[in-house]
Amino acid sequence: MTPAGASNTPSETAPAARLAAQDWVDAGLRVLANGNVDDVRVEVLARELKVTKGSFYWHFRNRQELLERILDHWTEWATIQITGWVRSEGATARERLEWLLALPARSRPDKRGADIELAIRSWALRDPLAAATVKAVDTLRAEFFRELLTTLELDEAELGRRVAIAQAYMLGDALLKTDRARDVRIANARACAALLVPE
Amino acid sequence: MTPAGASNTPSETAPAARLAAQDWVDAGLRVLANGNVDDVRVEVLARELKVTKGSFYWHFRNRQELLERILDHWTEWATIQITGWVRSEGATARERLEWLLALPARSRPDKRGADIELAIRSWALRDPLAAATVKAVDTLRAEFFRELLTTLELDEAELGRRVAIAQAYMLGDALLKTDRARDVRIANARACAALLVPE
DNA sequence: TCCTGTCAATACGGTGCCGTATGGTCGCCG
DNA sequence: CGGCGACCATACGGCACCGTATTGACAGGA
Repeated sequence: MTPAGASNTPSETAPAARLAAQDWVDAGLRVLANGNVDDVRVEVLARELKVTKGSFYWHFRNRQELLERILDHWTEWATIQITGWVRSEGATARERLEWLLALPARSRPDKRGADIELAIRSWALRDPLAAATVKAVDTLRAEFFRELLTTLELDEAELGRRVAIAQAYMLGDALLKTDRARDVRIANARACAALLVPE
Repeated sequence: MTPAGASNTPSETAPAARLAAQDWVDAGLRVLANGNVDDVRVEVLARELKVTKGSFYWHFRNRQELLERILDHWTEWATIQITGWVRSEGATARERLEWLLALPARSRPDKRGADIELAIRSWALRDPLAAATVKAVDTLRAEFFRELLTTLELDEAELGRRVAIAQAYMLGDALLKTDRARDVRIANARACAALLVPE
């Protein structure tokens, strides 16, 4: 995934003798996770990476190019990996749905997946490219839910409704800010899966 | 709701001879709805309101004070109004839940309720005050869902789960970017309500 | 060893915004 | 009609950032 010659992994905030473009993307995602797209500024990232922006403008044409790379990277993370992952599990539809709906609750807090997702969705309010990215991701995820639920024998309309409910639940649970404990949220996901695929 | 002496309503982007503090709050919410909190800058709002920032700094101590007023205003909008509203309806729990879950789908597109909600949640990634506001709103909404579902005879754990599912569904549906038609989304809400309060 | 390509530091002009200071205009009330 | 208070305009200093230009450091191959 990293570009050419990435035998080293500079590991976060280390001095990191030499940087690759991916290091700037990662730093951008870190900043994005506790703020918004306006916080990912090249001089800020440069300070965080302990270099100056002279480095940045060697790796990227301008700030916009970094932002586009960030969107690309997130698209990959938000779709391909997850779908391939769960699809490979050999389990019932109910079990796979439970697992999927509980993903936000299970994810390590330091991964910041929900925060990045939130920041990018907010970004999409302004930027057409971000909006297209979010829309593509949502559409792909819906197709995946549909594939997962299609093993049940449901008419088309009912299938569409359950897909929508599952997807909305997953997104809403990821973004909610109540302080439900981790295992409570996992139990909620199980309950939601039970409602959606009964018996 | 508007402060003293609000006999006139300058109505959006009109020249608006004289402004009240609330006009700045409204302008801030408009800008917030197609961007993020970093877009609500006093000189930008001043241009939009066709005045200079000399006006702003008469109504507010600084930008931070405006932001706090925006959060207050949104809190009121996002909780008190809705709860009082639906609570006054005389209908079954199922009907009231249907109505509530369909609110995001029904809302006028020009109201931008979902966009503002998204922008504020993103804002909460950085600002502790915004985070506290969102958390308070989510907690209040959860209590309201609980009150609504408490007419059913469920044990405490199951009640909590259905509250969480309803709330997550509602938030997720509001924020999703698939292009489901309006009436499809309403039907989805009905289906979700049917799953949550059966019979 | 020198040379070339890769990556980074430094310095600069330009822009947009914050907050302050100070003055201007208008309505209203005595 | 004079003055006071509410509301707004203008002008300024300061800061943070973008993007460019130029130079510097350092490695590996010829």
